[in-house]
Amino acid sequence: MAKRGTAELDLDAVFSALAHPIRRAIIEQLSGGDATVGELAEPHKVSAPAISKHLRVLEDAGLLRVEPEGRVHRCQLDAAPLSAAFGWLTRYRVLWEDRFARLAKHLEKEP
Amino acid sequence: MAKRGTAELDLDAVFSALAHPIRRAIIEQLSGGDATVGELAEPHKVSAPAISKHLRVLEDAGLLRVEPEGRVHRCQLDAAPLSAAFGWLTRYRVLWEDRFARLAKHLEKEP
DNA sequence: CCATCACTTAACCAAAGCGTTAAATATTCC
DNA sequence: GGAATATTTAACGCTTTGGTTAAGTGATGG
Repeated sequence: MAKRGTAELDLDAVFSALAHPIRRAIIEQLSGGDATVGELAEPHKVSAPAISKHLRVLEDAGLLRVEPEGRVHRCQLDAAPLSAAFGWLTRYRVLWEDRFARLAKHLEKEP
Repeated sequence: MAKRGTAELDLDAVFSALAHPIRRAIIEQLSGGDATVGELAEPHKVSAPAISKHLRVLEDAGLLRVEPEGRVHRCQLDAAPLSAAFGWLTRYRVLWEDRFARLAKHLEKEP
């Protein structure tokens, strides 16, 4: 069985990885297929080391795998950790979607 | 229409609000109904000001509304901003769920 | 009135986040 | 070998985050 606490840490890492627009853009780009670090850097007007750090954050969150291929590093998205974030949000989906949620909230106040 | 860029900022704020376990726990607790600041603080072993700051982060992300009621402050979850995060993740859902995604990735490499 | 309760604000600190430039590393090409 | 390319690491600076304690504010109750 999964060790207790691991999921928590995953969520911390995944949600904070998603909290930066450049990293979301990188995920977006990689969802269209693998890319090199240079290709991932090109759309953004920050330095190469900055991109390198963003990639490291994504890697640490388990969202990215990097494999050197000659002098290029090929990056592959691993979307699996996103499912943890998605799963967490799903628990509360009813709160913004379901009209019954609003009814429940209403009833709370008038028991 | 919505101003360009607003959604981006929302996502930044929402995802980083979700990146801390105490804030996720607060959302979880509030999903069961409104609570006072004290009630929200009780399960956690940090100081009151620390909780106050977490609440501010949630408020800034639009996830929380606070209304003074006598000497207590009643907190109400507003889950709506979560839908933005959910929506973003949904775009990539196929990447971890659908077996066709793996097929597509495979085909990419052998055109 | 005054003490207590519920919170927030202020001031501070250590650590992390995000960017930079300069230097190091590794690979390819001539 | 040596220049050029692709990328990372190192070192720095600035801002934000997440926590603390101490002080401030405002409502409640004796």
